[in-house]
Amino acid sequence: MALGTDYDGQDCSLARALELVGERWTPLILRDAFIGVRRYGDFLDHLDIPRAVLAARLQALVDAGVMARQRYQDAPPRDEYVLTAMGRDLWPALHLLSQWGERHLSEQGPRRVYTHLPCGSQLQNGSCPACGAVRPEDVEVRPGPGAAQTRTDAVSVALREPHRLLEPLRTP
Amino acid sequence: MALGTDYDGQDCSLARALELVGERWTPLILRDAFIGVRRYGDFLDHLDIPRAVLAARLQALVDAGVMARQRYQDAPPRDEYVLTAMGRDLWPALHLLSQWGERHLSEQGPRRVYTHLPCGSQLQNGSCPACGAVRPEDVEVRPGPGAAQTRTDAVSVALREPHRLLEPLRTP
DNA sequence: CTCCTGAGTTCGGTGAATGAACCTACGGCA
DNA sequence: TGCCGTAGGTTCATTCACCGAACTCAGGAG
Repeated sequence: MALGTDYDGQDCSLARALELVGERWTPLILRDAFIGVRRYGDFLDHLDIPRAVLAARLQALVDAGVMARQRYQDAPPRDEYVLTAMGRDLWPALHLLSQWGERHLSEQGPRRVYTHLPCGSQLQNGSCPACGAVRPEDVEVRPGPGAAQTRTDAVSVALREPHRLLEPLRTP
Repeated sequence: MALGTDYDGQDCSLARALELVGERWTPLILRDAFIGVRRYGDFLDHLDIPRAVLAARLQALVDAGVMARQRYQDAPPRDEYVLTAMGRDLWPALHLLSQWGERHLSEQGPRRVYTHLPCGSQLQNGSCPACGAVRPEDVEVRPGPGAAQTRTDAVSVALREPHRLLEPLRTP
C-alpha cells in the first residue's frame, strides 16, 4: 500500500495478518504465487509493480515464513519464490475475496473459473459443493466469460490455457 | 498501507476487490462494522485511525455500496454506518483471513472465539462443522485465551462480554 | 449567551510508493 | 581476453498518501 505498515494498538489477529499480507501489492503477489508464478521477472511482468517494491515484499514474505526462496538452477545461480505451508494456508481467504469481487464487481460474468479436479465440480463459496474443503493443488483455473485477454506478458498468455494451481507456469 | 489506491492493468477480480476493500484501514473498519460498530466516533476510538482517513474510507465504502449511511436520530441529526448486503457478503473472506492470523500469528491461543448460535458449535475454517455456511448475524464472538484486554476504549470494553455479530454495540 | 458534543475538514510534516537509471554476477561467444 | 546479454536486484529524486493536531460547524443543554 501505501498501507503505512502496521496497526500497533490492535489486539486482533486480523490486524496481525494484515501487517503481513495486507500491504499494497502483497495479495496480488500471493495470488500470482498460487497461480504458479515463481520468478522475480515473471512477477514483475505480470504485476507492473515497481522493482524495489517487489523485492521488498518478497523479502518480507520470506522473512515471515509465508514464502521460501529456493535455488532452481546453479549455473548461473537462480532462485525462485514458492509458497510455504503457511502461505498455502492463505488460499481460502484469498480465493473468497476474489470470488466476492467476481460476484459484486464483474460486469461480464466471471473472469476465471475454478474446478475441483478430483471430482470435476466448480468451486462455490471457496469450497467444493461435493467434497467440502479443497487444497489449491487440486484446483484448476480456466479463463471465464468475463476474461479480457488484453495483457500480453508471458504469465497472462500462459493463463489463457487451463492450469493447475501451484504448478509452475511455463514461461518462455 | 499506504496502498496507493488502484491496480490499473490487472484483469483480475481480486485486484478490483482490493481497490475497494484492500486500502489501509479498510479491512479493520469492516471488521468493526461486523462486530457492531456503527458510529464515526466509535470507529475512531477503537481503531486509532486519523480522522481524515476514516472519513475518506467510510465515504468510499458508502459510494461503492458496501456500507450505507442512515439517520438514527433527528435532534441533533446523527447518522450511522451499517453494512449493506454486499458488505455482509464479505464476512467469510474477512473471517478466514482473521482465522489465518489466529493459526499462524497468535502465540497465546485464539484472541476471539466464534460460536454458531443456532447449533452452539464453534466455527472451523470459516464455517460451522455441523451446519455448513453461516450468516454473520448467527455468530457470537467471545474473548478467547489469547485476548489481551489492554485497550480501554468503549468498543473494546463492550467486547469483553459475548456479543452477537452485526448487533449494534452498546457504548456509553 | 455560552458551553459541550459529535462529526467532520484543513493543513503542514513525514514516510512509503513510483519509475527510471544504475549495478552486479554469470555465461556465451568471437 | 574482451564484449554482449540476461536475471535479479539497488539507488535515488519525485510524488502521493498517511499522519495528527488544530480548526470548523451544527445543534442541543444550561
